[in-house]
Amino acid sequence: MKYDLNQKITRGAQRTLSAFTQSMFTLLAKESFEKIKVNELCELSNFPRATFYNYFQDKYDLLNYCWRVLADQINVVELTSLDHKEIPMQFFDRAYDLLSENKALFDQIMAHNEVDGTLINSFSSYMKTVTRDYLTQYFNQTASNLPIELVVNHFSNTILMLIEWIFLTNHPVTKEQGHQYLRALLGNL
Amino acid sequence: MKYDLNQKITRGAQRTLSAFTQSMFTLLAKESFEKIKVNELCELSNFPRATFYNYFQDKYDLLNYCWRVLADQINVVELTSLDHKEIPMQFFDRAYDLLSENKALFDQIMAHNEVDGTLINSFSSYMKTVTRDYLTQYFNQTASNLPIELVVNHFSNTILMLIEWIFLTNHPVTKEQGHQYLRALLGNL
DNA sequence: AGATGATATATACAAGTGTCCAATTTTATT
DNA sequence: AATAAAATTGGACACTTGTATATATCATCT
Repeated sequence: MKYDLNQKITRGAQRTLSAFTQSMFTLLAKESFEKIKVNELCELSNFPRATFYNYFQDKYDLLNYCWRVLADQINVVELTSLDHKEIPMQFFDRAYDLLSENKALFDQIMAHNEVDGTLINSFSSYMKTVTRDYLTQYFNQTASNLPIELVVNHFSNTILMLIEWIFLTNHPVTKEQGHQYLRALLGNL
Repeated sequence: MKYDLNQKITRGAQRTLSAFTQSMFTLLAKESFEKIKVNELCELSNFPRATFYNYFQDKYDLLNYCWRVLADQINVVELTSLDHKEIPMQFFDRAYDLLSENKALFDQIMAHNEVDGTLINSFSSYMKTVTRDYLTQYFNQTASNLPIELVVNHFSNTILMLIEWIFLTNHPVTKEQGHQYLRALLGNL
């Protein structure tokens, strides 16, 4: 990301960021990520190439920003103190809702992109970071004698594996059924 | 992969495949994957660009083939009937040995490539496929009422997460300690 | 309204990518 | 050793990428 998101974002900058983000999602619904050219994104957004490169290193950079925009919805509610055991479930619920709300978009994306391609890898990678950061806040100590990092990784992986199984490989499952699966997979940790 | 690996591989083809594979590993130990150019690979291998493109779509394709060459060592021994519970441990052991034997290589690679970069994603992705294929052979049924696919994914993810934690982020752990961790993480499934 | 700093734009450029093709060399087989 | 199939080669090509720079336009503040 060439543009500094921490500074005050001007109206023009916001317009540009939104335009490119929107264009990326539009194109992803129509063709594979590999085939998308920076020129296409610029034409659809009505901005010259130079502007694109003012904001992003390359299309991967923009893609990452897209996930960020999407996933930002997930952190709206701050959690008050909760039973430790319920934290993963809470996060699963939020991810479930997020993907549900954007189900149409993801369905279209999956129609043009391989499950193990660059695009989904990028999504998984971003979500993994978000999930780990979130869980790390609440897992200061663990009952078992396992390194905390391992436990956090394991919980993140499991939650996301289930989410991706449900929404990206089209295995419709209710939220309650998801809870059952998650509980069974995570066992007594 | 443009070249058909199922046909009889001629001496010349084998020489070419090996040369490019070797060059890729050599360069990965020296610089990041992103910086490696097809021209570099060709110069080091003493083959013209046209030959490279006779075999591979692009450098990502070659990278994938490299993982294949590396991981092929893992499947040497055929398993006889074993206790179901021991299958994941067996696979962990093989992966552990494979990474141990190539520890020097991976250490060098990690010195120039990010843990969450394209390179490691590609490695993870390939290993995940191999692991899933392997486990699927032996997990025809599961004790719990979970979909088999979920269980296989979960086991693969956990084994690989641990392997990567040990070898790619440099947390030295003995094989026996690894077994303990794995047993704790997988619980009673 | 005018000054200032941020953003947008046009254009040019070097470098890398991936494809194609026709000629040549190597290899496997008889 | 002759033959046919397979692999290598060099060169040309269109296209995409990412950078750089100078100028123009916009937004915000006093």
